[in-house]
Amino acid sequence: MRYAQLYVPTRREDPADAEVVSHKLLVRGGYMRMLARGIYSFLPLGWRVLQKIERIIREEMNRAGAQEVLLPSVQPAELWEESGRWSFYGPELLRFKDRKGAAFCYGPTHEEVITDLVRGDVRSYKQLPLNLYQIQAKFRDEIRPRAGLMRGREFIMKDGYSFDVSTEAAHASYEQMRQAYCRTFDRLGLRYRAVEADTGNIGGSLSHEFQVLAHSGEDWVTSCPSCGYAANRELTEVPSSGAPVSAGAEQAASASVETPGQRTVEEVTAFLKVSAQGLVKTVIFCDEADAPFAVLVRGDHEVNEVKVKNLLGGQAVRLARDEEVERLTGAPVGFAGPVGLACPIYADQAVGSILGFVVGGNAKDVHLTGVCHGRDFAVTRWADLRQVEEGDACPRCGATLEFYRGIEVGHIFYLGTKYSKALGASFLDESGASRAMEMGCYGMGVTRIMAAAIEQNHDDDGIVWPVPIAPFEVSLLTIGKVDDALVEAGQALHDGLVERGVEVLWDDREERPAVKFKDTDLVGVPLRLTLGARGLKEGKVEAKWRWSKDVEMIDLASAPEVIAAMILKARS
RNA sequence: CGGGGCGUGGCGCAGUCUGGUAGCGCGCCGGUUUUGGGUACCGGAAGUCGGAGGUUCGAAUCCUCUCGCCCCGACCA
Repeated sequence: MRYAQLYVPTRREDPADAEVVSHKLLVRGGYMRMLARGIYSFLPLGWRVLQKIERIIREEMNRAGAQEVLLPSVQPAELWEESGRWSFYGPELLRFKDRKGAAFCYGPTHEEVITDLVRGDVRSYKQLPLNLYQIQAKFRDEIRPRAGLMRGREFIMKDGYSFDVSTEAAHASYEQMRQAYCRTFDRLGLRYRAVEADTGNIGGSLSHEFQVLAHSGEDWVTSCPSCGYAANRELTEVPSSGAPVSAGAEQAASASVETPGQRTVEEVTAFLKVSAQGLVKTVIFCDEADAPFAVLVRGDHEVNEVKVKNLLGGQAVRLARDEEVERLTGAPVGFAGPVGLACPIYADQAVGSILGFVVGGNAKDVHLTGVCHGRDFAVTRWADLRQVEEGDACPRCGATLEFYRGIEVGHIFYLGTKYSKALGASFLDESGASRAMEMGCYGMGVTRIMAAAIEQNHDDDGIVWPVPIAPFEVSLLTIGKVDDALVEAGQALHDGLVERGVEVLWDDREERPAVKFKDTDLVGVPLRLTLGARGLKEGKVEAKWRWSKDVEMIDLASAPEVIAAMILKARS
């Protein structure tokens, strides 16, 4: 491909509306342009990268036994009413009406459509298992799209769904997909972790996220260097600290102390001259029915809301509002405590191993010291409810966990029969009994992968693409005075590489060398070939990898073979 | 939706407080020059100052309304 013929409008300056590096570089490098917030056009370079990502995904999905389909983006409301999600999904679902006034939505995900498809044609256990996927633009009217492709409203996603006869078979399908995902991200050339994850809104009970490691990631993941345990931070278990100790007769009775204006853990511990480990935080939440309850964690720990939610059977929980706290405790926020509190009290296990601690007094400017659980108040349930912290041990093997920032590029779920039951997707088993299909669903964000790859692979000069997803593998710069000899040599090298299946972008423009160097660095092509008058005289072409400082001089005569071999090696 | 910021040639910005003939850099077009890290010079094209309404002799600038974009919080591939 000749650069002069390619539509690559690069820019010198960062776009004013971009904050994150992938957004800036995708715009500057001529990969994409914004049409509306969270909605982007992909230019030739961007589309090439996306197609490369898609090809790898397709190959791995097909290899794992999944079959590609294409489902409609526009979906009738009735189907969503059947699953119960028409009212549940909220304003994120883009809804509209056709000319007859019938309600439709633009698909944010396709559980309904795929289940509807399968229920119509699959009747027998002999037709299962079935694993179908598609790659397509989704639309989610996000509250706050941001960071370019990292959270767009329209985005390209690979979504897949499996249908099985039993839980065991569904788990096998799930495992197959988990492995296919690992192979996919390996091939994409990304550093990532597959981590245990919360199942969120989609439901189900088994789930992994695939997190590309990058400093700019929004998620925290933990990973054990010793046994391989890895989880989203919000799901990372804290090792059990044993049964709660109980207060003996020697324990001094609790006492009330004046703590005027001291609300936070820092203020109270400093005021009373106790350590944060000697204080217990009482955090008031409300459940789905707006009924309040208290969560107790040690002063130096943080409550993990996901763990609290899961303790209550997965129902939505929220922090109580100030007036709700005041109504329950009879005191302003900052003085809540478990003693005499008329609501369920859930305590983190770490609270069980301390006695004689400080808590709020449920009265303005009052705290209690020397408080003991069991004696001074009853704990409704003990559980692991706190957030893991750096330095915490692996829940499986006890080694110290590592913490990383991650970008979620894939998420797989075991769904069970949630959708098959709601939509009546059933089959007849060997005994002739009708049973609901066991489902799994598997998402992968194609456009987000492109952004995440850049977040992970860039420098001050631009993008540094992993070879498997680079828009071109080689950029050939012919520099110096444009004359017949140079053009001829450039053409020969270009053609020789193309014949050998190498993707070459030949910068044949009449530009100064510096301009070409800047552009190829910005665009991020992995291997740069520089052919100038000097080299031409000596019969050499210079080769340099984008991520390296070293240059190599290659004989022009053998250059096509040598360079094709270099690229072949770099592809895997 | 709440809080903060911003809309001025294609891009990045100044001008707005204190109303008075629309400016700079980059890019673009023509020419000369230069040719290993965005070269230099000359000449040129290009803007209803986001939109609507108002105040005024006069509005990019003041007032009202409105649309769009970015950042911070509740979401997720």
